[in-house]
Amino acid sequence: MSALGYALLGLLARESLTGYELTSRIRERVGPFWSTSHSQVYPALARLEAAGLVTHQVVAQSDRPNKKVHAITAQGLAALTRWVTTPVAPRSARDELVLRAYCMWVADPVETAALFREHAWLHEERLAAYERKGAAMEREWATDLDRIDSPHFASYAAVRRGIGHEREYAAWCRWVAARLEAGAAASRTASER
Amino acid sequence: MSALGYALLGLLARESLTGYELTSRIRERVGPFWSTSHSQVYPALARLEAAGLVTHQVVAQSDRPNKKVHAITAQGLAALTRWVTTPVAPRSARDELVLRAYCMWVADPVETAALFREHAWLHEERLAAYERKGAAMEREWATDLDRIDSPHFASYAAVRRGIGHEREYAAWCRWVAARLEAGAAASRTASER
DNA sequence: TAAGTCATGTAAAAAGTTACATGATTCT
DNA sequence: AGAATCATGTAACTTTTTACATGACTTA
Repeated sequence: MSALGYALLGLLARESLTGYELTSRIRERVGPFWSTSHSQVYPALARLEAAGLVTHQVVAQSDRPNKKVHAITAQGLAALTRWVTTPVAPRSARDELVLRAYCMWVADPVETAALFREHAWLHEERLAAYERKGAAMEREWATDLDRIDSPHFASYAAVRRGIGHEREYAAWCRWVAARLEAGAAASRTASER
Repeated sequence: MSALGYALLGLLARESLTGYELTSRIRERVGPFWSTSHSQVYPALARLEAAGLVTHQVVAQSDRPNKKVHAITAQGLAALTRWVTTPVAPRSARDELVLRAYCMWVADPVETAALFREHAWLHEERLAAYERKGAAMEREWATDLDRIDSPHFASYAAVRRGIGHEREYAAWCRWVAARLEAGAAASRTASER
């Protein structure tokens, strides 16, 4: 069973959903830590169903196409529970921007600084979104956030990770950009003299 | 051209290397931000060579198997330079631990806390290693670290990212573990009463 | 003597992305 | 009239991982 399978089970443990909804939930809820496309979700759901971890019910709709609502089974919940405490294979993230940073000495500093400023801005935006989400959770789910068996606590933990990650990432982008800008300014002054 | 191709060009822009060395360099230098295996490196090198971005020379060795030392070409350096300032497609990281956090409400809190303590420790170790590396760079390459056209500056930037990432990640793991431990203790007290 | 390093490859399987395919409703 | 949302799938392609394959030298 792939990680995607467990991601789907994790979402279905909270509520029954269609393939379409699962695809958008992954983008919205765990977006920066997992991603997928619907073309991967539909076959994965079929595999989960074949393994008896998920069932589905067709819900007829008059105005929209019929939908298949998927629900987790007792077996599926048991598999998910086992998986959570299973050792995590430490696969490294693939971050193309860090890769570019490692190679930036060959490129134009002004253009490179612009790239990093752009990403600083992007991650500041994401940080603000996470902070709003976190604040809303603290307001709405105050009592639940201490209950470790509540999905609200788990959601809040993921958001906290998002906040920390985006804050650190944006700061790093700003640091790189500032260094490049200072260096570019220094070499301009030197050539003018 | 894939990101892996540029990662290899980025390493070859600094020094000529064999496929074996490239594989280990990726692990050592950009480990947590990119990873690959030798089985991906050798075909990738062949493709780079077919595209004229890399050349190689066979170096005979008496005590060890002969090696193919790969060097970047002028064309390869030009391609790398263009790539650095190219917009980065914002692919999301795939972090199984965050996924587990999102699902932890279904699992045993004591076991889950142990998992997060283990990862806190792992990232603290990595943080310490990055901090040592960063300090060594500041000592040895002091003057170069301001030169934006120096590979030392680029290496230092990657290490700074590593430090920030590991520090934040370890703190998050500790936060999750502490919450789970507090929650588990509270529910134990409640059941004893 | 067993494990680790140096050294280069191929093959198969799994995971992920992008494109193809269809079709109704709703909003701008 | 065009774009977005809801809704489900398949096909082709790329990327990544894991396993197969070999072999000498060095260190514990």
